Amino acid sequence: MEEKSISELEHYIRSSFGIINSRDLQTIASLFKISSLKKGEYLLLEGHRCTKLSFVQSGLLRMYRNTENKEVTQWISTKGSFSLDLASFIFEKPARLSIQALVDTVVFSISKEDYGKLGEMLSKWHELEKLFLGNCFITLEERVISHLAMTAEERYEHFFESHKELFNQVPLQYIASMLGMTAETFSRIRKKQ
Amino acid sequence: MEEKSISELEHYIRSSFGIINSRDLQTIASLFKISSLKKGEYLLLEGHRCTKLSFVQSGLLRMYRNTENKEVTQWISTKGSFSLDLASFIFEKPARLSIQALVDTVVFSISKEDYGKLGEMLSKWHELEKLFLGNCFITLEERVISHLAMTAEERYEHFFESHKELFNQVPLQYIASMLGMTAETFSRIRKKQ
DNA sequence: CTAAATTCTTGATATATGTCAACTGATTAG
DNA sequence: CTAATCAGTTGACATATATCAAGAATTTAG
Repeated sequence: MEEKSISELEHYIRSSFGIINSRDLQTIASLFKISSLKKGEYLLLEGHRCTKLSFVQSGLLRMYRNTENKEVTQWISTKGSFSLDLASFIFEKPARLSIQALVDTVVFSISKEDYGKLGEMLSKWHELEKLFLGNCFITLEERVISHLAMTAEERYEHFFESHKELFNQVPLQYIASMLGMTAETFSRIRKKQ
Repeated sequence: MEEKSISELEHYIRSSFGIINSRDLQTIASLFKISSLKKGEYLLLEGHRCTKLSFVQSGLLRMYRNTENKEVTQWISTKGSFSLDLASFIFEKPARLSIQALVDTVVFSISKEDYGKLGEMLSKWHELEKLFLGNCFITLEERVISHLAMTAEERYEHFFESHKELFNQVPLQYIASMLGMTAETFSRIRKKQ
């Protein structure tokens, strides 16, 4: 059943946190604020606290880490998906992720403070939050398995099936990094397909 | 401040869920039941529902998955740590993990049903549960990064530093699989160190 | 529109890791 | 205790993937 009155943001919230009634959804959505980032600007910088959870309304965000040897792209958030350093957000530690706009990007963000109020405002909130965290966990679990059980080529195919749209939107070197291979290997696999 | 009266199980619960006052800790601990597994027996079989969360009191549990090509060991739970298929437990879907005792093992388990009651019994429970899930998430996030940024040898060293005790307790082939390399590669790296 | 910067591709080559097979040592079952 | 399984090691070799360097293609800035 489509509800015409539901805003885009409310759809995003639903798809990450699960089904919520319209009234609660509006309550949650009202705590978000819209803001924009120019290409290259940072939503979050490594070392700072991640104090908000954001949904991408338009544009692209790249989440990456600087390790000893190299920079690794951990994930790319697209329209409708959320972006934050979850560890930093929950535990209030310095972020290890940087989050940078790959193109001009608009986000809806909720501050940690407002986020914290939701537990008191909505009786079902804790359950929703648990499911949200559970889904984050499962996504990562699948990624770990993909590295234990699959070759670079299989990871490519698997990712391509589920994220075709990304391949003509973002520099491929970042996807290569996310999948744990070099840009050259990525390019060669790509030619084969 | 040591509390002599705290049971082993209560310590385990604390180290996974965080600081809890003694009374609440006792409440939680009272919902766990002890049981034992002979070497080779299963705590959980792939395809079944994971209906309990268990702490290892003694022994070793291997969590593994059967993928298309091969069996991969996802984790090994040792004394004091918990074991379950979190995705199956939370979402009540068929488990993709099997959990098998590597040696005779004793576990404390709480049923999903009793676990669900904790939210009503303890006001702080939701917060504790969130931190628990958050920690699970971080552990996996680190593992993903280790595959994006490290070589097999670096993963070996890194894991060895933090889990020395495992190396003389479990068949090394399982650790090799957990780290995403073959038993032969593991053996060669080991000789070098 | 042009120059500069960035991204992607390609080839040659190096290296890490996997595969297979044989062997040794350790553990287990009867 | 002994045979049988299982775990670990080692060597020879195959393969996947990385590295380096050059060039082509694309995007960006002025």
